[in-house]
Parts: sequence; structure tokens; C-alpha cells
Amino acid sequence: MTIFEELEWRELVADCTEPTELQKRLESGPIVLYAGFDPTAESLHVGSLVPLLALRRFQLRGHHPIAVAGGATGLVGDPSGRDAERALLTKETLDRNIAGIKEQLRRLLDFECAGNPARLLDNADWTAPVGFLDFLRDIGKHFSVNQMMAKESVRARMADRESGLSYTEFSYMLLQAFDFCHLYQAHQCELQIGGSDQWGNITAGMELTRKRASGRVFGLTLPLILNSDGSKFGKSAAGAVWLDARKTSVYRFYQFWIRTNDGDVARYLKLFTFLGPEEIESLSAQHQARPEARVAHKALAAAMTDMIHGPAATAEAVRASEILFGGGLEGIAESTFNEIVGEVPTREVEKSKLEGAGAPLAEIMATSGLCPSKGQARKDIEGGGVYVNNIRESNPQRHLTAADLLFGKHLLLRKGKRNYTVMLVK
RNA sequence: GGUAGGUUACCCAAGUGGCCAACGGGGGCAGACUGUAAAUCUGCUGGCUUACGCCUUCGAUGGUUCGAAUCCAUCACCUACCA
Repeated sequence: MTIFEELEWRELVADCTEPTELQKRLESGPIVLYAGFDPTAESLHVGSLVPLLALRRFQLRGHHPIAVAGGATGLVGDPSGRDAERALLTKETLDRNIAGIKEQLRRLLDFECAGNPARLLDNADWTAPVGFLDFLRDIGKHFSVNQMMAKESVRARMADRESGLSYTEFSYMLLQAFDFCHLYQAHQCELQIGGSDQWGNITAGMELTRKRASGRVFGLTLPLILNSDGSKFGKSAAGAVWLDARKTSVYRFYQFWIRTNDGDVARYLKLFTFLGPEEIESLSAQHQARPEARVAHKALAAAMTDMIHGPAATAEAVRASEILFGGGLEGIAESTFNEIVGEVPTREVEKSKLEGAGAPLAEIMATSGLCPSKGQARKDIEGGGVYVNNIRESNPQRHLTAADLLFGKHLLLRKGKRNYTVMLVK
């Protein structure tokens, strides 16, 4: 299977310029390719994994990947796929975001391997030194406003009278086009990959490269991942699922994948893991035979957590999940329980609160963060959605005392099926 | 600069003097059924309160009124048309 066939099999090709020519080029020898990552937050999220892993897939086949951090483009803001003007990021925020993202890119690509190590570049390096007048003359001259207006990202915003489009964002595609052209000239980069919303930016870059450097380059876009029910992939109740363990704990990250819809598991194994056709076939078959065992879900969650957080952290997340979803807590050993402390969100509570008559369960639920307010906590308790040490507690008058503590210092609070918090008494 | 329209809860959106903490939809949370799935059905969805009830909220500020999301004035922001 060639790299292109692999991408097609994984359903990773949304669109591609001159597919036949590109395939020929890919088979004729290693190619330099790049993908850009916008520093809109200090961490990448699971959605950004698609292009990033695509770079890695190319690297594994001997090609030369370049990850570009958008130090320059991030200052301007990409209008693609956005229905409203972005707030400009401050330079300080941007610096912090870029630093965070660079670190994550470093972990997922191989920068050390012999032959085709990955490279990490920042487009501010070649964009910042260019003066405005030079940019207008050298780059702007190659662009037709008529064509720019026809691009989907621009047209959508022009059509939407409510939001409009600032000159700043309108210019974004020139910056990204300049990147491609620069990378072609400086690093012989012949292919840009990106999300399907990047199509307009990519083709703009191809055109500029052709006009300005007489270079023939290719573009390939990856699909926007949607859940089978049409909702956006990568959003959980708490918001985006981040790669940074400080923003999304390892346990939550693992749980995110575990809870994948049945209809999506096989597809996600192809999209996000490095498992081959045989392994994925086998997992799918096992899932079909015994869906309740969720073998494929576990394989997906373990593979992803391992990829992002490493094997040791994965083992802990798996273990914590087994304990919490494995049944009751009766007879559980303290050492076993301790494995979930810290893995699951953990909060502290004053020991004095639980003395005497104790503290109202509703209040503890609110301070645990599981319920947004005491009133809501009371409603949740009455509705049967609250569990203390994994036993349902439906009396809103319930008070918690020292007698409820596990091992003299812990409370395991749960709301709904899968939201846990450990309270640590101190 | 002129004219017209708009700003309501997480989002969309109804409400044009008291029956408004504010219709409806979406989203979210919870329950039932299950398999930590999907679909379906049910409840909840400003805060405090066991409850009666109290408090804060309809762009901002001030005013009219027994009473304002609703009327008036000023200001801010958004949109369209004109210049």
C-alpha cells in the first residue's frame, strides 16, 4: 500500500490537487511537505491531531515533514471556517501559545531520526522582517482581489451581513500563501496538507509559488471530523479535549476516547491510530460480535492515551477506569483506591466540616465542582443522579459525616454515570 | 455625518405597563432502558431557601409610574441604506 493508498484507506483524503500527478511524485522519492498549526490556544486539541498525525504518517514512509507554528499568521487570524471576526491575540498570549504548541509538536514527530528528521519552523521568522510596502509589491501584486473574493472563506463572510470581514482577516490568505512559497524556495517543500477548511489558503499558496517561483506544488486536504450524529468531534461537556494534561487530565483524555460512539470506533481507529488494516479489521469484528465488551473502544483509548501521554500514564488511567466502572467499592483495598486519587479530579475539604452533624451533601457536591450550585445539587440528588462512594443517595437532606469517609480521609462523589470527584479531607 | 432597524438567559428567539425568572426551539445536565454506545421516553436548566418566599437579571445610565424587559431621555455597540 502506498502512502496515498493508505491515506485513502484511512479516509484521510478530503480533496487533492492533481491526484494522479501527486501519486506519481510521491512514488518517485521522498518529498518535503508541511502543515501549519495556528497558535489559538496554548495547547493543541484532539482535532489538530488529524493533520499532525498525517505528517507523522508521511514521515514513517520516508518523507520530510515540516510543522509550521503560525507566529505570523496567528497575529492576523484565519477567517476560514469562522462565521465571525476573531478577537486579535496579544503578542504575549501568542508567544505563550506557540511555546506550548511547539512542545507538543516535538513529542509527536521524530526530530532525531536519521535520514528524514522532522523540522519545526515559525513563519514569523520569514514574515516579520518583510516590510509592508515590500509585501504589497512582491506578494500582493500576484493576487487578484476578484479571485480572493470568490474563495469560500471570504464569500461566506461577505454574504453574512451580520459579521462582515475585516481587511486584516481578508489578507490572511496572502500570509499563508507566502509561507508555502517561502518553504518551496528555502526547503523545496512541494506539498501542503491541512484541514478541509484550508483548501482556499492552500490553493492560494500553490498559485503564488507557481507565479513567483515557477514551482509546481501540490495541496491535499484532510476531512473535518464529525461524529456520526453530525456533532463536532473533539468537544466534550467540559469543552475541547486538549493534549496538555494540565488542561485535560490523562484520565479524562482516556475517557473521552472510551466514550466514542459505536458507529465511529472503526473510523477513528483508522483516522487516529497507526494500527494497520488487519488489526483494525480484527477489532471491528470483535466489536461486532460483542459490542458490550467494547474491545475496540479500549484499544482506541489506550492507543491514543499512549501516544499522547505515554505508557505509564495510560496504565494509570486504565486502572482508574477499571476501578470506577468495574462495580461496587465493597472490599476495595486502600492501595487500590489510592490509584484513582489524583487521577480523577480531586478536591480538598476541611475536616471540621464533617464533624458532628456533618455537612449537607448538596453543599459538598457544589464545592466538589460536580454541581454548579447548591440548588442544582439538590435537584440532582432528588433526581437520583448523585452517588456517595458509588451508592445512590436520593435524600436531599442527607448530611455527610466522618462516618462516610473511606479509609478515614476520602469521599468518592459521583454525578450521573461517569462524573467522579474524590474529596480529600484534611 | 444623515436615515432606518437592532441589542432578552449558553445559542437562536418570543414577549411592547402588572398573570415575567421571562413562551418556544437548540444545546447541556440528570433519570428510565442499556454496554460508560446509539435511538427513544421523562424531568431539570439565574442565585439563595426544607418550604412560604426572598434576591439578581432582558446593552448601560438616569427618569415616568403604585408597578418597567415593555414608556421617555442620554450614552455605547451592531447592521443596512444614503453621503
